[in-house]
Amino acid sequence: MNVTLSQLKTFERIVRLGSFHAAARELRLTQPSVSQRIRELETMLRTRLFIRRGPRISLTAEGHALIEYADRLLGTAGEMIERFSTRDPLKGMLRLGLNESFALICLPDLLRRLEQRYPGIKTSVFVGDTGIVSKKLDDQELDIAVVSEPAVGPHVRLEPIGKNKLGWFARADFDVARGVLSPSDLCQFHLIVSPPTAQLHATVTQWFADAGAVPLRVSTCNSLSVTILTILHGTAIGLVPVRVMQDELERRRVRLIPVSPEVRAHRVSICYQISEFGPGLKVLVDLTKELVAQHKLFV
DNA sequence: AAAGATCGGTCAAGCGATGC
DNA sequence: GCATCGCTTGACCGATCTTT
Repeated sequence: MNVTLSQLKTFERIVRLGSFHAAARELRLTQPSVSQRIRELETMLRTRLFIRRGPRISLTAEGHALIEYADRLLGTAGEMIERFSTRDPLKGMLRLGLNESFALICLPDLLRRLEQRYPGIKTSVFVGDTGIVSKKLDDQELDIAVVSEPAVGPHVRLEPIGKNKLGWFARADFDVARGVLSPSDLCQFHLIVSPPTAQLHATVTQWFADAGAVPLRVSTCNSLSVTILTILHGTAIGLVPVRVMQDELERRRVRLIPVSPEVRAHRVSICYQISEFGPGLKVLVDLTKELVAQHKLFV
């Protein structure tokens, strides 16, 4: 036997209303049924939940402890029911998948605005590259995602929101007298790029291949923040989204290396499960677009 | 008198065995 | 693999008992 939600609901009603009879009336049961549910709960938990003094009852210490668990579990159950009855992810745990550019620039603002509009909303944020976020979308492990050029099934809708411009960056003391660099020129330096699961990796590999160039030393890093740190330390030259480096450029801590040909920009889309699209998700899609425009994240 | 506990009965869901 | 049958178990009820 397991503890059931109906037992916890009964327990919670007795605590709130103060008697077995009142709980029975509200739950549309008979008093013996209520007594039986509590007896089963006490048997399973191997404890007494109420002190019975004739017609008066009071909670034991264990009963006080259980009411907190009961409230949490019943709250979660209620949330789950609302989430699935309304098909609205904003009524439960919202599962967000984001590329790092969006996460670094817009996420705090997005969470703040969601909190204002939906107080108490819970979010699970996954930050990752195209390959990983695409798979999670495909496996229905995410409700909505902002991702570059995803490969997803027909159950996921894509709404293009702009292009993520990419640039090669080096520490500020990099010798600018070199002028515009070709892929072959860049091959001489230690380079740092995203790992193979990322769209950026495929793009940079193609960029070198088109020029018939083979880089001598390429490191990969799945974290954009750490890649930026590596560039700031002068350890390597990195290919990262230009918008993400804007602050460092303005503070003259990094230098954008002019290259020819330019690295192809990535098309970024908002993606979501079609089955879950409704008013709630539409608000989120609009809000995401608004933030992207406001922060001039993509061109 | 009021409220919780116990008893014995009914009903429906679950589960294993069996047949197709 | 699926449908059917019969047994078991759990959920519930009304009547009644016990306690304060």
